[in-house]
Amino acid sequence: MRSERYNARAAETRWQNIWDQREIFKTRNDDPRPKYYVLEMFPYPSGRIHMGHVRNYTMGDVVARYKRAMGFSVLHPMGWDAFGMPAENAAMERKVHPKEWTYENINAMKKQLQSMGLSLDWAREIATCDPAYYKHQQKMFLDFLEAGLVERKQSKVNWDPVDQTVLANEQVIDGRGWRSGALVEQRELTQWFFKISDYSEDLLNALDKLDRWPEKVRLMQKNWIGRSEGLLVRFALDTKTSPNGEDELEIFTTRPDTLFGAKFMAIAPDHPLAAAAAAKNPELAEFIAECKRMGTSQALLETAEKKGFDTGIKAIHPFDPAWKLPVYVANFILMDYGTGAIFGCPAHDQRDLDFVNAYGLGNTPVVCPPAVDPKSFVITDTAYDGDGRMINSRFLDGMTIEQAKEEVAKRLENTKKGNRPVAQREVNFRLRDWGISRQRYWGCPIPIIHCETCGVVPVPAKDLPVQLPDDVTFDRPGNPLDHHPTWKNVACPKCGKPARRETDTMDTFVDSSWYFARFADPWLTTAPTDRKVVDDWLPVDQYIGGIEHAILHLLYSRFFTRAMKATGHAGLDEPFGGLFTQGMVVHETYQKKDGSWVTPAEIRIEGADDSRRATLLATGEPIEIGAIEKMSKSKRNTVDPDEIMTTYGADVARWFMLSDSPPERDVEWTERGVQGAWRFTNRLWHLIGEAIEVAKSAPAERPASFGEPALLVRKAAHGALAKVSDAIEKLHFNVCVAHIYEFANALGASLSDKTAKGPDFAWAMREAAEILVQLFHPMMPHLAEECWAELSHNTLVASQPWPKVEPELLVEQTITLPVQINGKKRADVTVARDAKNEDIEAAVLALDAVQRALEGKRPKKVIVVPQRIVNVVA
RNA sequence: GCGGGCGUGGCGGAAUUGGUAGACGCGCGGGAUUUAGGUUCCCGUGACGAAAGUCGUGGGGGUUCGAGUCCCUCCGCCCGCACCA
Repeated sequence: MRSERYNARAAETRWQNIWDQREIFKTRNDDPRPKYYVLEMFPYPSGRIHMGHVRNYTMGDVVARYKRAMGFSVLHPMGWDAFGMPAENAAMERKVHPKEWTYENINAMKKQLQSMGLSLDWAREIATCDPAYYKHQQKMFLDFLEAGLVERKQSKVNWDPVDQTVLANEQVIDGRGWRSGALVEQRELTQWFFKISDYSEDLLNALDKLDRWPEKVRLMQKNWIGRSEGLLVRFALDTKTSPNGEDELEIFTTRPDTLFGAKFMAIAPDHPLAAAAAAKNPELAEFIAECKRMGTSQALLETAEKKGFDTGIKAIHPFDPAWKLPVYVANFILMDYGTGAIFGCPAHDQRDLDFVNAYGLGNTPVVCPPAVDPKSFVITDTAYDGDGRMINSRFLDGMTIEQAKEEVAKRLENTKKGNRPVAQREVNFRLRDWGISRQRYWGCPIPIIHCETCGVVPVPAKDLPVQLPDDVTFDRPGNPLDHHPTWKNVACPKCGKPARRETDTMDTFVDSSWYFARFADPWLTTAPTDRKVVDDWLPVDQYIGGIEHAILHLLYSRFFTRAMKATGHAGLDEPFGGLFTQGMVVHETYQKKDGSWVTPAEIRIEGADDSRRATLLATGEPIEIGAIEKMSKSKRNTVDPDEIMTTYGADVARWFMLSDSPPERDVEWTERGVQGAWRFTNRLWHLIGEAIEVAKSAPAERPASFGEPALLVRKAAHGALAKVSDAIEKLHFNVCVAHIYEFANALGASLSDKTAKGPDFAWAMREAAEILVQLFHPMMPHLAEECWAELSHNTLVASQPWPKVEPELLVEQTITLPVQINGKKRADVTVARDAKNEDIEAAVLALDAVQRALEGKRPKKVIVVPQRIVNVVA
């Protein structure tokens, strides 16, 4: 038995170097074995990895190492989502060039990832800020443009007047820019859009086929795409009342059945009819201006009252020429959904009800709930949106909602105005086109040239990449590309006259929408992808990352893959076959009396449970132990992966990240938990050492038969093998860890049992030790190599095939069945595995406990579930 | 408001999908080794009870020989979306 401790630090770098030298994680595109593509969401190079990365990449690595052992050709690459704002912020704050800052961060983080011992094919590393990458992105942009999947149009954006840039909705906080704090304005800008809405229906329908995605993510996407079926209805306008003699107003409704409950019409403040009316009415113009000022902040939107302004225009009810409805401009109508206009039926829509209650327009219920008397059915503050029968609706009375919808649609479709029907069926989606223009430097340039004569001209493919200039300054707000003295000046590719480059760059979500495809052949210089290679590797079999990307990144990638298919860059629709969303790493928070936060490293904790007390190491002052929250810089409750790996080793960090909590849930990082993991690595180290001592006397040949102690060891080993394999397949890493503990405990018990054992036991012990090492290898690869070498193998455990279960070892010859009396367990009975039910029943009835319970009476019933349980009903 | 998820010992969590509830880890208690231990090893640890036993998976009800698991209902947490007509 060895007395020394396992020296993780030395061993880990040693094995990492060996893996590296022997290139065992290099993946070949001509490998004939079945493929498996496992991918973790690539990191933004912020400077240092955090515990969330450790968790994410450990899970991916377990899958990669396991699948490799299972005989798959595994693609497990890593790259950098390297464009984005933080690099520009660093440039402004610290006068360092975004490129330099980014590449320094990449180098630092790469070192950290390498010290984790991840089985990555680093030869395929890509960075999205590399012209060798974004060149192809520009090519695809042009191909999409040609295929009609890109569009340039005006759109409302959040504009920060101080930073002079467009902000994403997420970057607007309480109506102010998140950096500048300036009041954000709504501006109309001409921007580039990817026409993701062309795929709304398909993106929605295909969700059903993604059966290896979490239900939650599919639902989130479904809601985001937001399909609704309804009717487009053209209301005639009383031309005497409309500003320029406009004679119709088109609205979208999903409730045509409630048409007879209509009380008003409402249009969006930026509806053309509103603009026309405002031109003749200054008060209305002022109201519209007020609405637009409100438009930016989420918080304001939530609390905003329903406000409207009567334009004086009258609309005519489609079923009654004498019925006139007032047309309001209302602040709650969105221009970019439906037609930007509605008819309001207050009795059955809460918003409309709030509106009429504010403006005294009244309401008429037209759907009566079941078992309610229509005469006494009154709506006051709460709209009724449930089921029922039509009332107060002339020819619809008595119909169900569905029948009424159908009847209204049919009648209006048959009524022509001009040569078009008054109404037509329409499907609407919430999903908007994806605006990708960003007024920023550190992104992929949009390969377009603006020429006064020729208009918008694509950059010819031979001129790609349009490369970012290095000599830029960040000393004034706005886009450095705009300020650059020469970069944007270029000759028009068509007419040769002086023209101007597009200075907007692409949203960084574009970069991450196809990187998984580029990993298939990152060396290709002539095209984004090689069709054969990319179609061989895709889809990603197992994608792993945070739930925060449930919508944007994952939806954009699904769109992009379809667009790549449409332009011949790939041959499939769905990029990710299996998706797993892992939980966060959380940690206790610590706070001084003055409310300031302190880091876990700055304090000392004593006591247990309720009596735990924390004090500041530096001063001894008491520290309040606060809530367990997501690790964040602001709460200072982070733990540095480097420190953990230096103190305990990467294997310990990896093991702890997988233990305890199910991977989809949050895991709490605790010092005690890490120490538990660390203890276990040492226990394994000593356990394998002892097993090797015993195994020394093992015969070379497999013994013909095994005695009881040897058989027990073999059953434990093969049982663990079956359970651990199953748990990895299901990504239940915490269960997997538990089974390995259990197996190790069993081996330990068997080794400390000092009764005399023969060579068959030594042989079984060698087998068990090997299986144990292989089982924990995906989680703790360095320790596994160390132990594998000690088992006097000259091979690497990382290259070993997964051990095979001997199924007969899992089948017991005699089994112990629990015996229940009236559903409560009262005894056990041991019978032969293939015992007949009558024999089992007889054996059970003979048991003392059963006899006692029956008190001499005969049982009402005896239920024997073979291999499972026996229940006696007394 | 709409949609979804969850509720099991002191804590994180297992439970072959209706069949021995509490695997495994942490913590705690006891013992051994140790000059010493925030070391290592062994034993114990759902509650009540001296024991036999009784109770026990958020509360209540139901289906079943049998329910953590299925159904109804109530309560409590968490997450996502939110003026989408």
